[in-house]
Amino acid sequence: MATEEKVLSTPMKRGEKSRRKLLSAARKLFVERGYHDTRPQDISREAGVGHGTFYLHFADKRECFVSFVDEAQVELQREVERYSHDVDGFEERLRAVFEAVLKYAVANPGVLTAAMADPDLIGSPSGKHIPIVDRWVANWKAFFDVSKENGRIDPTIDTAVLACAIVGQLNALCIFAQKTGASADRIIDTLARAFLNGITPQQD
Amino acid sequence: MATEEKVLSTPMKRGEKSRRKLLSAARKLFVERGYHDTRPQDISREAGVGHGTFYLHFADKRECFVSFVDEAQVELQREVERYSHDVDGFEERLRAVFEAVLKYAVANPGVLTAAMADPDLIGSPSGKHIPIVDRWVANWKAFFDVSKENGRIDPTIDTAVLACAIVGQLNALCIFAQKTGASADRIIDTLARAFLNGITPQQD
Amino acid sequence: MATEEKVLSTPMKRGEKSRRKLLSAARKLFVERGYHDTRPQDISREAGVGHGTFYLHFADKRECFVSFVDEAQVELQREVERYSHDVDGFEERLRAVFEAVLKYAVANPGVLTAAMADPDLIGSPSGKHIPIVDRWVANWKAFFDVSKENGRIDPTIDTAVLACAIVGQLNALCIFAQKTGASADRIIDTLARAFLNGITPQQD
Amino acid sequence: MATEEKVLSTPMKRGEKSRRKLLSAARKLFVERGYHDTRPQDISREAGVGHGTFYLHFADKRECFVSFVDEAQVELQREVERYSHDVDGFEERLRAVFEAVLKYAVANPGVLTAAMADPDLIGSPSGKHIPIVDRWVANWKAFFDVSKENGRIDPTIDTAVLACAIVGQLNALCIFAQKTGASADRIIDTLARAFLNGITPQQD
DNA sequence: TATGAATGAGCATTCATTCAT
DNA sequence: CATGAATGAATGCTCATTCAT
Repeated sequence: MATEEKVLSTPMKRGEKSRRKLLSAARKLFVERGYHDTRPQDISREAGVGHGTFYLHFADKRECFVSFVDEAQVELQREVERYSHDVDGFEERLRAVFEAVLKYAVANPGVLTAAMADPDLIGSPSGKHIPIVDRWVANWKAFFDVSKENGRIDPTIDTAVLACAIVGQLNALCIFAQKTGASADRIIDTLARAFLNGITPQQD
Repeated sequence: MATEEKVLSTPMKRGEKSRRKLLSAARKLFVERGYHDTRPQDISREAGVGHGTFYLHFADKRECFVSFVDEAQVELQREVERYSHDVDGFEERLRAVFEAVLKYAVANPGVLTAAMADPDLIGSPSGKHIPIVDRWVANWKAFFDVSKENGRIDPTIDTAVLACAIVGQLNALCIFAQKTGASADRIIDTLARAFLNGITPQQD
Repeated sequence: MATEEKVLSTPMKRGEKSRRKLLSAARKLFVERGYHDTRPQDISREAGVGHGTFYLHFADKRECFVSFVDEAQVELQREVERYSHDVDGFEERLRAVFEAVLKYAVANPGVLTAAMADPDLIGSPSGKHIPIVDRWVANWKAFFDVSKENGRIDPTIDTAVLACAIVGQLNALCIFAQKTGASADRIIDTLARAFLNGITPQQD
Repeated sequence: MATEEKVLSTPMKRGEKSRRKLLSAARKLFVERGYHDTRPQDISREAGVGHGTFYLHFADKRECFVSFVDEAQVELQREVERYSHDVDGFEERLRAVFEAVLKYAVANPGVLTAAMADPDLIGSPSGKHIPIVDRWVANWKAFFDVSKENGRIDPTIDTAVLACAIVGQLNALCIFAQKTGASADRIIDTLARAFLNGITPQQD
């Protein structure tokens, strides 16, 4: 029977396939041309569906962008968990997260940058921005707070500042990695050392 | 006497005054609403001049934005020089620059953020972006290279990565400072310590 | 029945109807007000479609004008062929073409004139002009060349000059016919006689 | 005395010089770029005067164009009179006028064409057009009427049609001469023969 | 008389969104 | 669910004309 067969071969609702194609096309175009130079029509054409179909799956262009961001967010989170899964120790975990983020950035060029670029007003006080950055900052802060309690972090350090700084760093370095083609490992080395021990020469 | 005063204080060409008003209005609106939500007409109205006057001074909207960025760039540079003018020593200079940037960011909320947000495509590989970020990264790298030669920086550190990271940090922290209202001094303390000595507890 | 009739008489794609309405409106307005005094918006309104629909069918205003010219060209060509279809003899053919052109001009007042008026630069050396005139001149020249070989035209006559002159004449007379309301037949009489035998009195 | 000196050296009002420069610039630009692509500002710049000066001499852009047309008209008239001054006989006079017009057209490329191209609506029934064409047609008609009375023209010929046709021919041939670089003499030969004797072979 | 900065209505064109099919 | 023609408010920009200097 047709329905059953469909369910067996592709266990997704009829429309789900269009949605996937649209999201995939959206990711490609948002990354390549940016939010403002990408029209819903472009996305639909790239996805190979009719223009009207776009609005069957997204209330508007912005919601499509948010979906793209969410997808990237989930993917990155998965990577972070994969890299830091069975890693113990503060420094090792830190390094593992750096690795997850940078390798994801290299493997998905432009995605993180595009996802963090608010289409309307980046980092503006208007509060309209997509809270992906805030979420990440919050995650880092929580991690640092725990580490601070465990004595792994200098108690005079302000963890909120630290969390914010590290997100800024990673964001900048993702662009850097992609632009210069520098190996993720090399970046991670410098970043981890500087972050953990500072940039002044080590005297031991 | 009015005429005399005018001549003495601002011997300004007729058109220069409009340009100032336009740039000032542009700064206000680009910061408040972002590039894409600011129409040349809005800028003109805010400046109190006719719509056509805008195009007497800027070839197009983008050139106006670039002028705004240049202005901010010059102002910030001036602050950095003022703060680090007669400061000796690596750590002191570093701290002075942090101070200059963060205090400028607090005094001019949103300006640096808006100036670094490329209207068309942020950090994209398309190369269309306004190179303010690249310039800053280059400046920092030069500074770190010298410091490295002088033995003030761990020789295994990659200065390009470092320069990029610090710009990312400062950018993020400017937003943070403005959003949370955290005192610049508090941020600088954490930032400088982390940067110089790392975030791990100091054992002396 | 309406549906059936539609299918039978005009099995027209959805968009084709708009295009027809737009072209028809464009013809009316280009003729009445000229290219420069006709806005795409006027054409859309006259056609009873939205402003944006115009750009669904024409890349820009100029392409719309070119389409209008092409349409007129095709119509006129059809008339010329109809009139000269089963006409033999040089003089008879010439007269038939005169008749076709002038009657078309009278039946479609202003169309030929508007179509020959290049919107950007009439007859200029810049080469931007719409080559309808060139095409007509070329057609006439070919006709005269054949007639010359057949001994129907004075061999000392330069057919290129002749072709150009006749197009100029016809163009001017189309305007004349329309403006003065002179009967096409009367014009054709004088024109044919002058062209064939010259304007000097016939002595036989 | 200053005034007297001025009068002696340049017997023209102060402003007359600007006017000349403007008209000369206008002619150049109207011919090169056409009416609609020539801004008053372009004319002023080309003339080397301030933009405001334009409106000191012309009420508006259109009046400037009309002045340009008038100037060309006067020049051409002078040429026609020069060529046909002491010429007797109908055919000789006709030929002389052809010569005057075509040689003027070759010597002043584009001027006649630009002058006859009504900026607003060429040959339209709206009546807005500059009446240079009408004037010429009227002149020709008067000439033909006299010639007809003198028995130099076939009495069955409609002189109004003839006058219109000849203006159309000349206009087209001016463009032709300029575009193909054909010698004026060659054109005149064909034109005069066709006009006087018709294009059919002469049997004598 | 001369200037050129200023004006703002007007233009061609775009694009997020809707809706009849 | 899917389509793509249709929409019209909105945009960036131009340009004939004015007017304070």
